[in-house]
Amino acid sequence: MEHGFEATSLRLITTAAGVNLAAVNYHFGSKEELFQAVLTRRLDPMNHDRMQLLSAYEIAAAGKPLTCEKILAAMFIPALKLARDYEQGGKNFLRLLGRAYADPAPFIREFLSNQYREMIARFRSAFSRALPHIPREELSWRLHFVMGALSYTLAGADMLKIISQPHPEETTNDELLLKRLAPFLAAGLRSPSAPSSVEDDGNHLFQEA
Amino acid sequence: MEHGFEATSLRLITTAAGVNLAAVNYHFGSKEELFQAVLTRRLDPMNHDRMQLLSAYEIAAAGKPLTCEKILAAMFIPALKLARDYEQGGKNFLRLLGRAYADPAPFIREFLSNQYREMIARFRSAFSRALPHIPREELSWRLHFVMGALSYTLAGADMLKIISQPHPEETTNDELLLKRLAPFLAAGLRSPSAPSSVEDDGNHLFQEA
DNA sequence: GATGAATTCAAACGTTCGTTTAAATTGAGC
DNA sequence: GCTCAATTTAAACGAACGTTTGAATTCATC
Repeated sequence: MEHGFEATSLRLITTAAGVNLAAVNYHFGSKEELFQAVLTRRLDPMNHDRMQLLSAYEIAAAGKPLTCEKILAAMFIPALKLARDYEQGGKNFLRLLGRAYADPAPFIREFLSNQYREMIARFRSAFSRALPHIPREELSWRLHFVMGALSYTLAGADMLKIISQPHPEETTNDELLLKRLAPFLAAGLRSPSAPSSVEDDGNHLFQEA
Repeated sequence: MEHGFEATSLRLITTAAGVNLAAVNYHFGSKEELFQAVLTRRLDPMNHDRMQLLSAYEIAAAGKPLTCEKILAAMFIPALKLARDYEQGGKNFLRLLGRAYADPAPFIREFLSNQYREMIARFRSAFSRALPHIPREELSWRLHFVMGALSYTLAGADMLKIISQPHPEETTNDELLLKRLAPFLAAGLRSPSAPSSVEDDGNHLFQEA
């Protein structure tokens, strides 16, 4: 999380863990495989929880489409649960994950793509039922924005130092953070999908550029 | 952009540039100072353009508060202009910038914080006038979300491969991307700020967790 | 064309990297 | 308690890193 994958040495890791340097290659094979194991251990259960929670909501809704807030809750709650798991450094893991999202190393991207494929498909169809008037393609974009905002927000608590005047005590309160993010995203998801329609106050975005 | 700051070697850079390895230390002093120079060269003019465009909009509005879309346009258009500047690898720069946002290296964070401070302050007050009913603190969060979504979106074109079924030709069309992002964010910015009020359909976010 | 500063260059500096090797140690099954 | 596989260990491997050095080269100025 602090240095990124390529700049984090196995010697740093193994001495911090109190084990021998060669243990990594013996047990995991290589640095890359160790990294994948680190991600899988927490990401796999989290995404599993997300899908399970979404299914529970859908069953409780008895066929009616879920609200965007409910679907977002199914995404956020397992992430929050993980962030609260202090015994296993949960918040640090989410930051690590956020950095991995931005890492263009092919083995990382392919790994994440495989890890997320099933979950994304489930949530896409849930949003599709919740927002039947939004075209498929537009919805893909908005799902992209949601995932980006979520991972960015969870990953970059330090970003607040750039954006904001100081918020003394709140910085580490992830629950409050997500309580503010979810309505923000829900409003964006529900916004009318009409890039071609008439304007109301004369601002064609980007048309003067 | 491909490997991150720490994992990109000066030998890679200097051979690609066709110059001697020692040129970096001679002209820039160190690898860190070279990186800051790379960012400053484009980030400084871009943020200057943003503030200038915002001022132009405010003057044209003759005292009336701007719409969120207009303010977002002042943020996005200079970024788009840079992305279109192919002669200087504009889109690659935005991705590099997006990665820098997620990099926790202190010298990078401090540098970005200084580079953005003035611009963020200007846009915060513009949004504050556009959304007088949103509390200051809530607005800080939403501004954080906006910056995160923007940098994430501009940085992570590859992320689409994770989120979406393939979008054959559209992936590189940044203008279309921002045309979809701006309404999404504007809707989120305008959404009512009432985490304490009564609910309409029974979903208290996160309350069952 | 000589002079002196600015720049470029090849080479080497010491350090750290991921991985491998082979010996030492551990631990379960007979 | 011996055996043999599993694991741990210290040491070394070759390669790559950012930086420094001092000589070669370039370039403007006289």
